[in-house]
Amino acid sequence: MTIRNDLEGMIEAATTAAMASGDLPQVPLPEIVIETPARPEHGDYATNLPLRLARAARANPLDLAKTIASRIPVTEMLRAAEAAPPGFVNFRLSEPWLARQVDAILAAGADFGNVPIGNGKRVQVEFVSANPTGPLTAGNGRGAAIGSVLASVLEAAGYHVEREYLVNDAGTQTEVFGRTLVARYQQLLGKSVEIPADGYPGEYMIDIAKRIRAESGDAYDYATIDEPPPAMVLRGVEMIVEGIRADLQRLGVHYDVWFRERSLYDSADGPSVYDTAMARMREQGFLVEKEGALWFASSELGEDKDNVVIRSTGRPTYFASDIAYHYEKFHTRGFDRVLNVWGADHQGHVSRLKAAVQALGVEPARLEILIYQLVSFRRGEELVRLSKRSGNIVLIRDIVDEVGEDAARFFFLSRSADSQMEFDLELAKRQSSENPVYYVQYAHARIAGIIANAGDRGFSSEGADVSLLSHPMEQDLVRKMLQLPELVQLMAERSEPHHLPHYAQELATAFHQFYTECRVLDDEQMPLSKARLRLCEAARIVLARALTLMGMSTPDKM
RNA sequence: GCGCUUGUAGCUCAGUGGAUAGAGCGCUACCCUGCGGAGGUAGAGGCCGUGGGUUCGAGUCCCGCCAAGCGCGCCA
Repeated sequence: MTIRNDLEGMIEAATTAAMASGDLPQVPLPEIVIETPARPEHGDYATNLPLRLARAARANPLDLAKTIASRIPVTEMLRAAEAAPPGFVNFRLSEPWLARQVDAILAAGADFGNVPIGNGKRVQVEFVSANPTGPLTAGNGRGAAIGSVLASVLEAAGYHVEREYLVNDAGTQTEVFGRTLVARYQQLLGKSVEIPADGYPGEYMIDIAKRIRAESGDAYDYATIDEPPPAMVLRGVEMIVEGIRADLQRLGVHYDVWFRERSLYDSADGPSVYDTAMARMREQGFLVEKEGALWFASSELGEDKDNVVIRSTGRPTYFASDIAYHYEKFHTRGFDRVLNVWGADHQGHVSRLKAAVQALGVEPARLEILIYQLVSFRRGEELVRLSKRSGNIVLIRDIVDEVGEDAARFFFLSRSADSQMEFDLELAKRQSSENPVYYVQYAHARIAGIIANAGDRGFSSEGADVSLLSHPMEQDLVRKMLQLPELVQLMAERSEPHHLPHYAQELATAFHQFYTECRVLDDEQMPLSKARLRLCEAARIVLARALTLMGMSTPDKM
């Protein structure tokens, strides 16, 4: 239960009671919005409910505010509720209560920040899912950071989360990959075979060919570009996937499931998922034949056009795979909620997939597709092109090498998914020692240092009386710490992980300010030292939680 | 041409329809005879792209325009 939720309940109770007693006109209750005022004199929280009620109630908003405020009880938590012009009710938290929350945070420990809004519902977060035709580019890093943190946030919000990577090992790109692989392989054998015009020119393909040659001897010497041996192609894909997995691991990203697109077509144990999904679409009358191809009649569901699912060649499109894949997610595995994190280049695919899911009998709201805008990279003035086909690509491992995994994650995370971001590699490298990530981690190291120092000097928080924590800096630090659960809720509800880095910075600032103003270890003031030491312990827990949610390390020394 | 997203300080970006628009970097001036100075304090710097509209109230919502990124039936 967050403070906001408590206040919301109190406001609603006060308002409805006032209406019942005739102190307020009986009008429909608008949504109760609780904001955090920008100015301290406006309290810790505020609601604009009186302003929202004024029109319907045909009353002066300030009068409404006074009526509501007078019915808000003072509690252990709440020191005062005050009406303020033009029609706010401002809430002030009780200082003793704030101080006591230090013990509450310590009791919660690593669970502090959790909110029980997910009710154990099963949500799948699918992210990155880049084609296994080459190493991950720097641009994939944004999806990796957003997806993995969103997954952590949803877990903290009480969902049962599964992280998934879709390995596209069945489509056209895989075929092109296979032909390129055979070409490189034959080149190793001294044959003058050109890689296909639409193939993958990167040097890594030569390495893959070499490794296959090394582990398979001459088994594939017969291979031709026209008919790449399936086992060889699969092995090549496997090697690429291993590389992708390693790159993601270096970024601190882990998955529960690596799902093979190919498995959708597996009919060894009865009808394939693909066949089942297509049959379902057909039964519902959403598949129509025209121009020699099979189309999903998405225009019947409000889309501006139909989409091909089976080409005139008889091969299914990627869209068909995706339909089958989402049938599998919802019907076979039964996720309550599915969250796909996609780059903006897939934007055009969003609404037709939602339509397809609807055609499969799934409420479209259960599928959320989070689009993040693409990242452009430059080195100083020079723009860097990002394409697996271009020679001049930046890989995610290059980024990690240059700025470190923590800084890379923090940087990718701190922009909202909607905003295009520009990543200047030179700048990132040059400023790395002054990157906000170090500011935040330094705060954690500083706390750890104090706590270690306390142990060495015989200080202990044992038997601390946290009610001594009445200094404004102490109180502000606690206030900031208490925002984490609310932030987790907000991020889970809106799928906006980018608030976390900003929060972490604010929390670090609150600690640094406290540290500057308040000496923790003081032989002359033992009781206060104990209380402040305990405050440090709580601050460490909250800062560590914020860092951990972001997938960053929590250094004790730097 | 159509669709999605974006335009806020010199730069990179936050900002739940509310009260005097914020942070980091950069710039200027300060603060260590005390626990980690990778820190703290203060300051300069804004017609929130632009023109209308809705509203008691708009950086935030709606419409037009300008600009940028991405996409636009059998690539993924």
